[in-house]
Amino acid sequence: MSKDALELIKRGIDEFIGEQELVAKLAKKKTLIVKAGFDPTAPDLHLGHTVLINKLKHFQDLGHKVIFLIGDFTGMIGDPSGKNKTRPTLNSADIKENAKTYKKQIFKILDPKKTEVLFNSTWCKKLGAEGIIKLAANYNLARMLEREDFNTRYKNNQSIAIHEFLYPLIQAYDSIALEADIELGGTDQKFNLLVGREMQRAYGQDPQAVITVPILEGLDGVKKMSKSLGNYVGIDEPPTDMFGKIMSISDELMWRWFDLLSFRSNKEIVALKKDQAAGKNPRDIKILLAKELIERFHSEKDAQEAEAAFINRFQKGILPNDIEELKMQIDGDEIALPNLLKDAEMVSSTSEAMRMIKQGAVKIDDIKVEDPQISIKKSTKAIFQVGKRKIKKIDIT
RNA sequence: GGAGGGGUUGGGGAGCGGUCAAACCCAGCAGACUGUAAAUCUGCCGCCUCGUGCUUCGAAGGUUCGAAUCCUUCCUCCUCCA
Repeated sequence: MSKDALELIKRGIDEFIGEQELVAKLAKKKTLIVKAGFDPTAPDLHLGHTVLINKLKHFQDLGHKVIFLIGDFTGMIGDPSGKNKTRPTLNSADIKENAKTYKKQIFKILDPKKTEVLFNSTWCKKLGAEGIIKLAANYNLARMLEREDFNTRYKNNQSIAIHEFLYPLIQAYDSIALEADIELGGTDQKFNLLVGREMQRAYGQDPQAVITVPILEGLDGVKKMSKSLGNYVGIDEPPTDMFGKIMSISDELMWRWFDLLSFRSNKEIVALKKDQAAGKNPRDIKILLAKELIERFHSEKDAQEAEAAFINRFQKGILPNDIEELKMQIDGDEIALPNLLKDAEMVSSTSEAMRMIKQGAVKIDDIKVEDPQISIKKSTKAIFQVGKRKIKKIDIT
């Protein structure tokens, strides 16, 4: 691996364990097996996932073999972290479906020809009870309790189910089965990745190198990006939604996202920071980030259109021209506005609609509604707005 | 197996017979200000037919003029002892 290559690999990562061994190995072996595991239950990839996937891409570009591993075996067993909600057990049809969705999404970044998508049930099913016991014999409780979350739970007398100890071991077994040379994961995965190293040693293999990548903060700038927290930008989202979401992040978070998500060189990013310090509106720098990401997941044209729509909508205050149109049939001659808004799914209840109107958030054809009791007559066709974001053209018949 | 402590509106957490749709904090939403940024300020934050309306405080019964608050049973979570 050349110096440049090594620098690319190390950019934006959190930790690189076993770097020396890996460099030495490269002298003998040209193609590395690079592995990263994914949960079979969450096929909706968001920008947070792409930090890791981008890193896989780097390896791929350097000619190494990337294995995108779907943890369907563990997925079939159920929830590892005991977070009270039992995850639905996935059947093989679901898993196949999820895998398809994964592929569709990851191939926006990775090269399909150089990527192998595998399922760990392939080898884990063959393991059997005997294999699992044999596997478990190679690790011990004291080491297991070094993991922070196990440790605190143990100290606090909180329950730890035995099978939770099995997950790191099975993940390690994946590395053994694949003879992985390197495994990538988020910083929260560090322990599991390290177990992989030790277990490979126990099975007579060279231990894998481990690279951890930082966890990306979500739209709120504090919590990690996740679907369940709703603070994510999905890579499959429409360009305008992406644009809007990215523009809404704080200036501080913008730089974090530049570091972790942008493909711009460090030099360019430093230059942008200087621009801001020199008085350039951070909004315009944020636009660059939004466009870059939309180009990556959609196209250059989409990025430009999204930008134009954004500027028209929010800088010039022009209503967008692609407003969702809705035809609604009503029974009588008129319908109360709160009911209309609820039926049009612009608010979740008539109570909420009442509140919105009272707070001056509702507009009809750009005119603020003052009276919460008004009714809308049949055969009205108008543009209804609730707040800044929800706009629908409704045709009442 | 025994002893004890909990389950309250998205999360945390008050309330322990009426003044409770239920304090307070967080999250969220809307408005103002802006760069649809952050920060800040204001308001909202169960449902509807918007009224001295209706349904909520793990579930079901009961006591009472009146129950989130008391009693009974059940479900469930946790702690300690074995």
